[in-house]
Amino acid sequence: MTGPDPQAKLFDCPVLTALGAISGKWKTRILWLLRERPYHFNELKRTLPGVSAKVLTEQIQQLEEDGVIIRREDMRNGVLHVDYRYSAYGRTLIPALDALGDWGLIHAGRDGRQ
Amino acid sequence: MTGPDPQAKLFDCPVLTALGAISGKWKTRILWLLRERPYHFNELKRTLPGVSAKVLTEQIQQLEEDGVIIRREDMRNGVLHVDYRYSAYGRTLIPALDALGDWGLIHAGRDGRQ
DNA sequence: GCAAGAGGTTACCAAAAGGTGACTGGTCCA
DNA sequence: TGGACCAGTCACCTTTTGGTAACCTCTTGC
Repeated sequence: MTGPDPQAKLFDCPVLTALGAISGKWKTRILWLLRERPYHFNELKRTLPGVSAKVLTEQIQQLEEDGVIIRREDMRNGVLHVDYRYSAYGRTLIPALDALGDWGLIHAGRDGRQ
Repeated sequence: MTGPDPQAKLFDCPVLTALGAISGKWKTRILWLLRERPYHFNELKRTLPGVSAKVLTEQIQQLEEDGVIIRREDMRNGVLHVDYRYSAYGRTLIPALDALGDWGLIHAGRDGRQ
């Protein structure tokens, strides 16, 4: 994506495609937490106060459908344990999240107009 | 934004701050068009088929409030002409949009899982 | 044998985002 | 003098997103 090419990228706007995968009240926070390590479902729920099981399930499933994160089950002594982690593909999203985050930090700290 | 620091960036998630400024059905397309040159209101409306005057007005005003674009009026022989263009501050958003767009292109073309 | 924690699902409701169609006030052109 | 273009506004409606509370199955620990 170097030079503008309005006709092609106007309706199938690639930025909008990417936004579709990451927009949602909790998705960026989930992706932020998963940078460090995998999380279990209830662990995410506890770590993100205010999120309901319903919405958390939805956002996780959407991230999974987009291939960004992976759901992994393991049966440790009979108990089902699920964890979520980045896929290799999902990690390719991190530079874009960093770029957004850098700008977001500046934007949050701006008061007057520039 | 280099190493994760979950506690600080979880609730004031900078990525979410940035998303707040660019999410909207038409904002990324407006920002795409404005890369090339300033646009008039009705020119944007014509170039983005499907957008209504109401929603276009809203999205433009939000971009303006966030300081990303600038509204400029000029009275050419009595007729009001308005155009919208990036602010210098708004142009600092372009690298992040490029990063998102690059990923979005890959994401749009992916079929199976990776 | 019953609560507590794991990992959810379901029905229902509220708020936000986006769309429709009518209308405004100004100017230019035929 | 009336239609078209400029740049919007307004009331109303639909769709999408997020939230609440109840419920479910399974297993461990008391």
